[in-house]
Amino acid sequence: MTTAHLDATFMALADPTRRAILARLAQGEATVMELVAPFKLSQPAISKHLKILERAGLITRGRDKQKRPCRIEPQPLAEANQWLESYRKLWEANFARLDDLLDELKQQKP
Amino acid sequence: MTTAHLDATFMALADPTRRAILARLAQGEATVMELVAPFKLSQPAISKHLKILERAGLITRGRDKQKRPCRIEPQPLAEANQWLESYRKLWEANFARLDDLLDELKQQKP
DNA sequence: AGGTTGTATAACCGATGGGAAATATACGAG
DNA sequence: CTCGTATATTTCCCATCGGTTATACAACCT
Repeated sequence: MTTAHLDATFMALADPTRRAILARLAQGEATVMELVAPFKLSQPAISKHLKILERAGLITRGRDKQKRPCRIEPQPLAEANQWLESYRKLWEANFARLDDLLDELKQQKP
Repeated sequence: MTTAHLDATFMALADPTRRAILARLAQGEATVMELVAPFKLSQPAISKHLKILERAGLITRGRDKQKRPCRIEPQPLAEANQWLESYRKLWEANFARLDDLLDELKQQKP
């Protein structure tokens, strides 16, 4: 995964409206108007969010008559998840080492 | 984890410089100047990034004489990870169901 | 063809991000 | 006290975000 790709993915996730859209899409495809409904936002506002999600590859859009149904694309999420996971493990390993060190120090001077 | 907290965390992760800083800090504490060194950026630029990371709770800073060593705080990362993970699982479950459906359809009409 | 619904685009606005440069502050060394 | 180092803060710039309203485009239905 390129750095730019991670940029776009995390940036797309950094907005509550977009995370809510993703949560909604987790239950299945939805049209733009169906996504507009639950929010107090205008349709263009939602379309903008969808474009950002699309740019990050988090969703793709089909064509059904004049509707453009959105669906989730799980791969970029998996990649972001992988990045987070690997660093989390690394950090936790570091903290474990730190804990070990502290334990050692405590034992040396009780 | 509050929505605002997730906002700040993902926003902080959406910049390659900040991710690089986190990667550097994964190897242990570092001062501001040590973090400035590997980049072509000015010191104030790095200080800004550190402030954003601090705001998201991803790092904390100590005090050692006139230095302000930065260290990683793993908890918010774990929380972001948890959010991603849960949605990823949900989406993958959805895709699995879709796959099952497709398999079923294939078997019906071979 | 004309009207309606679904979606996208444009133009605009205020807030914020990411950067540079300059300056201020805080601390330690001599 | 002064100098140098480490860091923070201020000021300024430009680009982008997130929202609005108004408008255009596209596809369906009479």
